[in-house]
Amino acid sequence: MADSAAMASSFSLLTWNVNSIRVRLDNVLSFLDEHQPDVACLQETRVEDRLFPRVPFMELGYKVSLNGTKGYAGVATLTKEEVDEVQSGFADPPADKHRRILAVEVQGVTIYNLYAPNGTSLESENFPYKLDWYARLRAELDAHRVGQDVIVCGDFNVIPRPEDVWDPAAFEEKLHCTSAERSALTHLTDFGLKDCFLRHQTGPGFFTFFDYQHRRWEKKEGMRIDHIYATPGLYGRCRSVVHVAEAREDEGPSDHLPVLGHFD
DNA sequence: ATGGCCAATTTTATTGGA
Repeated sequence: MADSAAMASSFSLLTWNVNSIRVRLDNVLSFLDEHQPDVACLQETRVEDRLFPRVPFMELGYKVSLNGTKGYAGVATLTKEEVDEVQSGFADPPADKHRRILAVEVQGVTIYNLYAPNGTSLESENFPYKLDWYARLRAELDAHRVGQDVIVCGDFNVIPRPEDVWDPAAFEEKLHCTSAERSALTHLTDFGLKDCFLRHQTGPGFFTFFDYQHRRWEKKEGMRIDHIYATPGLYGRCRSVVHVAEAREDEGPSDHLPVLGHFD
């Protein structure tokens, strides 16, 4: 990505729920140093912007864009190239009550970094908030992003298909798998976004999240909730999406795997 | 008892994650 047309040539993009950037700093830095993604979208940074450890990322050659707050949620987007436009939160009022969205434009591509609401439980007030959050995001794309090259990536907190969780029967109509959540995700992606992972692998057993509890990693009992979606032109250029399992073997890992996409 | 979580803040409990 050396010239102004760089995004027209190959690039790589990472999305990773790091579960605290301060605790995970060494893990993330070593990953970036090894893989050198052109764009890195991090979620659950869990720190206010003024305390974000910018310097070590700048030393690796990244521009740092932030939308974080104290204690929970928060997203950060690191780019090798200069960012032309930054949008924190939804484009239009009212502002989101959490820090879950950061959109940047790099080399003519609009990249949404998302940390979708979990929903907490089907009975929680956070559940309709989650559904509404998805609807607002679709409305925003309709209002502001028609005709653009768009990547929407991050922690979606929705399991798209039954085979994207280790025990489909047990998760039927449970949180992350309800018809309402899947409809919300489908409505969002019906904007014209395709799941880049499914371009390469449609079988069962590929997961991005493994709970710290119940030895889920050791038992390979996970769920696929971290995604890279792209508009058709970019989707057609996607040559691989990999869930980088090695990251879970490092000391003090996140409960999410890094998801690394390469585009020609 | 054949299984045990993790991180941040409100910190020696509580909250939220998924």
